[in-house]
Amino acid sequence: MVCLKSVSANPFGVFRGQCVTLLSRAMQDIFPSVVIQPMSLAIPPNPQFGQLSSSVCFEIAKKLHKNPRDIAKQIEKEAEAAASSFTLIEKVKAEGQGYINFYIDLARFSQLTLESARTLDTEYGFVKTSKPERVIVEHTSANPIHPIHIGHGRNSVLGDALTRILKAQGHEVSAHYYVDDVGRQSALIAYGYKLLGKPEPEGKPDHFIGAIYAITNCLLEIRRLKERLENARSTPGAEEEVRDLQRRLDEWVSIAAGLKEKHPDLFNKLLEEISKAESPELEVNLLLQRYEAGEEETKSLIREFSQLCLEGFKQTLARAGISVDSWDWESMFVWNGDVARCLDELKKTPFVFEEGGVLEFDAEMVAQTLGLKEAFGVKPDQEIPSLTLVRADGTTLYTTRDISYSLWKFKRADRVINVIGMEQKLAQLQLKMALCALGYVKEARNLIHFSYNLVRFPGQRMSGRKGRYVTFDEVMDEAVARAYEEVSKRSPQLPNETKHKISEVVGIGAIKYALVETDPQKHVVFTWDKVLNFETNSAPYIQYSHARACSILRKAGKQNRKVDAAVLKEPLERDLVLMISRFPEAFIDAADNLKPNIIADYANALADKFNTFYAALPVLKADSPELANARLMLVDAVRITLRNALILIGIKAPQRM
RNA sequence: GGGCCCGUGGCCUAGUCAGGAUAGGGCGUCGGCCUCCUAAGCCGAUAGUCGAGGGUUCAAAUCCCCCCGGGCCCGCCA
Repeated sequence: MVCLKSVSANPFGVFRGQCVTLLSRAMQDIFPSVVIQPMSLAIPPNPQFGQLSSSVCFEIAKKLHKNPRDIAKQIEKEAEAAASSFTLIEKVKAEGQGYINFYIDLARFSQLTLESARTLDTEYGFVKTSKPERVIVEHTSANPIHPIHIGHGRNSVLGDALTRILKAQGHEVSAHYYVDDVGRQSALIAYGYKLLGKPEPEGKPDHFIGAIYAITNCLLEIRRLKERLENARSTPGAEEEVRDLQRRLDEWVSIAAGLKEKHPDLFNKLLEEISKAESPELEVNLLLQRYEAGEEETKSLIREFSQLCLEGFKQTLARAGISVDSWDWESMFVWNGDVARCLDELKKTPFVFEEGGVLEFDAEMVAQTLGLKEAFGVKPDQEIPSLTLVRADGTTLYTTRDISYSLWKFKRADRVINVIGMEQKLAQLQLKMALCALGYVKEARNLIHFSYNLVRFPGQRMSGRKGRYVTFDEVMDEAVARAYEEVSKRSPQLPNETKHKISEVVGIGAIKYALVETDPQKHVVFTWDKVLNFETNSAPYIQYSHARACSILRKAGKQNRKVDAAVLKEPLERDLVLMISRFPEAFIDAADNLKPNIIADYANALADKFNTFYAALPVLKADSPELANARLMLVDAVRITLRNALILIGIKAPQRM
């Protein structure tokens, strides 16, 4: 007799376990010679087929050359006799073409599920791992050169959800932001910032820095294109090139017009200064070299505006409810010698060579020599391009510095998850090969590139360089404003301060949900419609369901602790109980496979079931006090589960809306 | 040219890794439901050759092959 505990971290898992045990025993008794692994059970398409089912008979039938229905019947007979010793199994049936269907003992199961949710409360669903690890999730890491746009937002939201989910699973997780201050882009903005005489920011600092960046970049781009165009024009037979350059120049000129209109003062000042400049490109390169070399004046220059920009980011992220535990400056790894040491180590390997004054890393050779291709998902005959480690002028490249950074992260973590766009897939692979070359094969295998697709506008991609993006800030402003309208319309009686609080939670929830609900591998086309969705399949819908549950509970007052869940017999109640009971399995799936969208999906499905229940069955005015009590406990379990699911994807659950 | 990702009703999307019963949702459109716990809701209707073709299998949206369409990467950018 399996003992019936009153609380389980994973109620549906208990039922599943009982079914697996029962089925395995039955099979062993009847077909001791047949070995079938693994014994997986599926949720049938319709509750009329029970709550779990096995298609194992089809496999046995094949091996024994028998009819699957006959085998199912045999197993049914054997299992039916043993079922009574499993507390949560009501009956076992052979059905269809040869399925074994398991029917749950709803009365006991409801009791177990609702009791578990109520008792575990804020921990319900968060099934702990047996192997806690130290995990670093690197996310956002937007360059401190322009505001965080909605494309980065997807990164932040996914990274934050992963952080929350893995923490809930019992890992020691830390969210890291890699501040890329060493690249050419930072040098570029340093150039513009200096020309302007290090101005005090007007407005939000990251927006201000972003304007300087966009204008400087644009003006230099135009200047460069004009020079090339002149060259091409004087070259015979380059008509094609001339046309291409002219087209690109036209595009940048129109971008310039837009920037001039938006930031006339900054634009004109920069235009004036850059027109006077002898060789801006050279100056930018010089700034980059000086910064890498740790030259004091350049250091303070770049750190100054980077810091300003980060202040803006911190405001944005704080408003979005996304936290960062560590801000890791890329320059630190250059200045403290880590990058140089790392390069020295790499040079000692046979995988580094010099070509035309630059240092190259032969990732292909590493993969071949150490036999790594299969383990890292590379086809045997696919050649991995080599990676440039050091420029001719002695400065390093992004991926080079990332090698040092990765080693630094692995001193602090067992597993590192990099939330980085999928366009960097090759660079991440080269990085892993470099780690392997240095002897860190285990680390390379524990380095996970959590890739995601871009957020794009209909027809075009966002571009920081061209200043073509919608900022995370403006999306939040818009969503919150929209939410405020809704709240005012629906709950005019609430105090204004409360309305604002609710709008903030709802508007920002809507955005985060829209970014987390889609499979990361698919691109998201940004439309206000999608982000401002307040109907079914949105955060507001789930939040609303939660608020409705809270409302019932509030009106009910103090709950009775002694509840008999056996009185919940309606199909809608059964569906709800089952849905609640499956939250822990959904959680495990999401955590083990790093799929936050499973949680979003789950929450929406539970809200759906709850709203159906809400419309169909009265709680406070149920037919009997016993039934009312049981339904209240059910509603409470819904509330707990919805709230916990939302927390995992970083969305707050308001009690009123 | 090579590699990776995506392709599911008019639009968006789950399911694909671990193949199973009638492919779930949402938006839209059309029609209903507030003297009753919040109508950001509920109920019903509408709409699908799961990109195409082949193969494996008792069984394919799911696995294999080939092709088509879209995106990304193959930089002394990040």
